[in-house]
Amino acid sequence: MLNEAKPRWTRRKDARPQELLSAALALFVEHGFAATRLDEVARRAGVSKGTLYLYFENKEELFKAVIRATIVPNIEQSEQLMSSFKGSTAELFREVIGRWCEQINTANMAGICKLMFAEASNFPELAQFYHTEVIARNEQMLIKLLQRGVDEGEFRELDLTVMPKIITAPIVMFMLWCNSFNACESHPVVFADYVDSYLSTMLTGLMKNK
Amino acid sequence: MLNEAKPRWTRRKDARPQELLSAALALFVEHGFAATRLDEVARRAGVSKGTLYLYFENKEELFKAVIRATIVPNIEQSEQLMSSFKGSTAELFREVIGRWCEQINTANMAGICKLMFAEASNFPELAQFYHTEVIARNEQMLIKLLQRGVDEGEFRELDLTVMPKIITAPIVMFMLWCNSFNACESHPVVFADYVDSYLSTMLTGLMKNK
Amino acid sequence: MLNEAKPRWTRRKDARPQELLSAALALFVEHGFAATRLDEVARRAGVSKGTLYLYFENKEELFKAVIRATIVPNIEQSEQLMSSFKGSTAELFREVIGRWCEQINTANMAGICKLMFAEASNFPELAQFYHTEVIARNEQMLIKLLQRGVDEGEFRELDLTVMPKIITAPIVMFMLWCNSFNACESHPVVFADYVDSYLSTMLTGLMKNK
Amino acid sequence: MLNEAKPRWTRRKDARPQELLSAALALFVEHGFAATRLDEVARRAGVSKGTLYLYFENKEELFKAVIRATIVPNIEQSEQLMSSFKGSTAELFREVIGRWCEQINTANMAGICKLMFAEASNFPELAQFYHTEVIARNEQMLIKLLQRGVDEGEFRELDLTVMPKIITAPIVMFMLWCNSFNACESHPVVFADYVDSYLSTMLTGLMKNK
DNA sequence: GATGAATGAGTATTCATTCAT
DNA sequence: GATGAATGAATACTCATTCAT
Repeated sequence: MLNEAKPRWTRRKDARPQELLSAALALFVEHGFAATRLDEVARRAGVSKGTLYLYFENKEELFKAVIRATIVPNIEQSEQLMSSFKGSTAELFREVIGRWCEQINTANMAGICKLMFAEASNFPELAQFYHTEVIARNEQMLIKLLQRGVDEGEFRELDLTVMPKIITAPIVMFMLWCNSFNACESHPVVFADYVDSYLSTMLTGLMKNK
Repeated sequence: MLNEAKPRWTRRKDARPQELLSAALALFVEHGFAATRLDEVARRAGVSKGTLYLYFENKEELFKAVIRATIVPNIEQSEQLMSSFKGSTAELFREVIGRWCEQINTANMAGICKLMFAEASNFPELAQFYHTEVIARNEQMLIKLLQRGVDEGEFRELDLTVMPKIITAPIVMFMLWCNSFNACESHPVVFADYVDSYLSTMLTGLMKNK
Repeated sequence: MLNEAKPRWTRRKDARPQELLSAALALFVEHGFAATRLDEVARRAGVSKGTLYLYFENKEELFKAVIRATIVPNIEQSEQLMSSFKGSTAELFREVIGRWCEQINTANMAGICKLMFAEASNFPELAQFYHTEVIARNEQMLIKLLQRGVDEGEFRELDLTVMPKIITAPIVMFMLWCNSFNACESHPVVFADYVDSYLSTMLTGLMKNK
Repeated sequence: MLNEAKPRWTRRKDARPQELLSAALALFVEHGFAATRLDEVARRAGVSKGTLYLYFENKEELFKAVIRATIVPNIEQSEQLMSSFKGSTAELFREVIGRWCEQINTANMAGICKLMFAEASNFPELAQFYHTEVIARNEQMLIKLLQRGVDEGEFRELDLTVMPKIITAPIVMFMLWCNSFNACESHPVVFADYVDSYLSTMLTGLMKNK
């Protein structure tokens, strides 16, 4: 029919913010904050530049929104697991790490993580937000987990002020790795093998020698 | 004679490049590549903007020069240590890590490291350079070290394709930490405690259970 | 009957244009043409931005409509006064000026006046319109008035090509003053005193010395 | 010769600011603050857009600089005349106005004046500056002048709180006129005639009736 | 070598205008 | 009629880079 020509734009009020956030996330992760052009964010989301400003006050607010929208939903899962788990602490540890690894693929956790480390010094306010909402909560959870292992005689005595960071490091590093040097490797790391070795080494290091 | 008075600027022209690199390093670390203004680099080095271009073709070349100049001097030390060390592998491991930690403070290793992770995707060529010259060489050395431990019956059987990354992660993470979230903590980590716990946990995890 | 309930909006559609013009007038006077945002005009009139375009083709047409709508009603009054007045010309002069002063408060004459002077060079077509419909007519009337004074021996010989402007100036200046520098004065002018001094000085200047 | 080709730019550090101010003045007067594009200011001054920002922080600062540079030099002249004049106050009055009229042509006083009235409400800070530096000083001077006339029995009793504005109005109006409606007139006003009638009417209005 | 004035392409942001609902 | 989401041209401002001195 004659009037099949596609309209110049269509009303998408509800879907728009999410589409914009996805586009922005991808580009922020790829290029960093400063090098990401709003032009391109808009183009990737299939809208005009002006439309961005209907939903986000400016580039910085867009950045914050991206971080918030992507992080927050993924925090509580681990906390719930912690409080309900029956079984040995070693098994719980394997379970927590396992869940976490899943999020790397599904939620672009790796991308956000890299982004936050790269831009933290430029956005102190946002760094604080991330630290409070993600890092600190995560460490609290790990402290409880380790304490449980110690209390039940499974783990050695541990310095709980530093152990959460030490334990977490290999996983976080892997996330950063994905967005930085993985492409440089002739034989990229097999994640499953990496996690296996990590778990066995780390648990051996934590557990009481019998 | 009259003109014995010292010239208005004796500026050893040999020192210039190094002063520029130092200023640039500090600013790149603080703000990232894109957000660092050459104006400010020049000002901090006490020269005019134009002078920068006498020494570096453009901003990107300056960035590369910064990375190269800061990295290269710090690699070979560990390699030499490896080949000459007499003693148990555990002791060697402690020694290697100890040396490494010193460099964090002296050579702004932490800053470069953060910079490389943040900008690797924007500078693939440089990421490759860093990977070859630093990461890969370092991993080679760690592989030798671990192999030595395994061969002498000190360490368990290990997957040498992934263990270097796992072992290194807590130290690298600490370097990144310094430039990103450390300021967010009410009680910043005590590095010495961190390294102690790291070494004991990691070595316990590596060593054969007797 | 069921549908007797009053409709959600009875909004006399005839009132709309006037509401829009009022809102626009206020904002144009306050910010000038360029700095007035249609968004704000719409908001102040309590309608959506799109609605503006149902009534006015574009910003420029809106501006023109504002000027026309506000000016036209206020011109003829003085003309009628002129042709019917019995009494001395000095009294007539006082009467004309008095009426004019009333309009300053009632019809935002001051606002329009400032607006016209500020934007005349950007809207030559409109300046022409204003000149023909307001300024020239007003001067014609003043010429008749002055001529009457001269003819009856009340006023001195006068150069009627320039006197209307000279006579009008203090009143027009006052109107501009209200929208520009009045706020800067520690003791704002008392209008009544201003008009008194103006009338006595000006009439003394016009009248034949006996 | 071969290298006669004109350079891409030449160093003009000293002349530049004045050239930029001239270009900006002309355009601000013609189009008002908001409608003046910095692109065009730069083009008219024969420089690039960026050069503007070497000399003025932003558009607003440029505007302020234009006003200051043009006004300030023209204020003191009248003040000096006042304090040194020997002769009747009527003659002094004619002299002051005469000097003022000269500035209209030489210094684009008319342009600035229109500009200030048009933008005063958008730039309260600047309006205050203009009020203090120009308007108030001018009124002070006129108050002294009128007082002198009264004291010496030349002028009638006058309300000195309003007379300066009334006296000034026709001259200021003329300045505004030049930039707004003069082009609309079929027979533009002859300034000399205008001033003659103004002086004789106003002086007659001021002087004591004998 | 060293300078810093000048450049101009590039980018975030605004806002008058359109049009599907 | 009325809406407000979407548009995109326009513009202030930045900053890497050049080059006459």
